Amino acid sequence: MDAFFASIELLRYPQLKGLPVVIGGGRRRVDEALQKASDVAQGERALRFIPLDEFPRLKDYVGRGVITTATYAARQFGVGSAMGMMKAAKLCPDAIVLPVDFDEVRKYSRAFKEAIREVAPLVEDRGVDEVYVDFTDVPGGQRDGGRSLARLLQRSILEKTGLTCSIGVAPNKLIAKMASEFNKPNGISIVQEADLQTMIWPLACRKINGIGPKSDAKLAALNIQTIGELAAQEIGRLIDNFGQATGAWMHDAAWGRDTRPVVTESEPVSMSRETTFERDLHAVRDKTELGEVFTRLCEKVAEDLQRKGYVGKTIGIKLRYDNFQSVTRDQTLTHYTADAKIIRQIAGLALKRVPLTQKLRLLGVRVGTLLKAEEATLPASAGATAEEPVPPYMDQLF
DNA sequence: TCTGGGGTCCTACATCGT
DNA sequence: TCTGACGATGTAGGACCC
Repeated sequence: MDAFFASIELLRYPQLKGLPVVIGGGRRRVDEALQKASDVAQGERALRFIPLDEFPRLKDYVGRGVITTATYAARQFGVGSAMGMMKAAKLCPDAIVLPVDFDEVRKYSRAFKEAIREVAPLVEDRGVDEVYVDFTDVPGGQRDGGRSLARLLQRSILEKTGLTCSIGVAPNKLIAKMASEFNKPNGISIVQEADLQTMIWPLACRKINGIGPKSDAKLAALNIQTIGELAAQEIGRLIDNFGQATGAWMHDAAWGRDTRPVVTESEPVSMSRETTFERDLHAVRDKTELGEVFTRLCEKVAEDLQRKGYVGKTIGIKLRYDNFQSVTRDQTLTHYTADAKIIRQIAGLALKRVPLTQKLRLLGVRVGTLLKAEEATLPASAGATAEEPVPPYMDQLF
């Protein structure tokens, strides 16, 4: 074996260890509940000022939202990430609800990744709390099956952030990710090629990164429950049921085959903003409110693009009806833009192509086909406003 | 009282030019 | 001139991930 990869998962908020705490829900809603108890501060920073028992309990939480994360003490009750607040409240009514402070999370995330890069520079970003690391050329990376380097990383992360993490070391990213789940929250797991049958095959197919609830249900219907059972399938049967690419990929995954490299740099493909309303809105009866939200979303996307130095030319909208059905509409321009007014204008046209008789619970705006701003030639009308005459390329749309 | 927000990637299908 | 194959591109939807 010549390469080692590690998947590292951060344990958030270890200072809450032992207490049933969930983090999530609507930021505003938690803050509102918090304001009733104290007007000192908002967000996670409030932890420093406000006693924990003054935060709302799950049973007192009213409204929409899902849980971002939960402490292990809360997970004992069956509460977990992505669970609706209402359902969680039934399982653990006395859990403390804290708001998410994304700025704080990003700060820790950066520190966590910097701590790793100082030791092992080839790092692939997989979100705020996960990375893949290529151990191959790190001095001592192969020692003790990778365990020495993993320990070093854990120590360094703890020193720089006060956070613990779990690490999986394996010959590729696929297995490393699974391995990192073995020994949570602060463990190290080494899985080698020879361990496939004993450590990986007994696991449920769902443990494969890329097999979600839909594929899992479909596999179950084919009487395939474990990764070992998946590996035993004729590849043709998987291709028949899941299509060429997915079928072949599943077969490879079950056999622990994964040749994807650790990718240290990537460009964003799209940027979007979306929001779920406090209550479902009707296109006609709530026209004003909807229009304001829509414009704000466009402005935010434009801000994001400008701040990060990108322009895009595919403008899209997404909406979710009260029955949770979603629809999207896209429109591609001939020129790139990052202008809020133009985005609003094109997104408005896209919105007109969608039936609006049913109530809406979510509205989103997306800009795709991105390009670095300095690489794009902007049209003369780049600064045009919605009130101004239609830009020249608009006549291509209708 | 279900089900966030920000992304990526894949698939299917329509359209268009060659 | 008509027809079909094929690739490129755009669009819509859906699965999945953190």
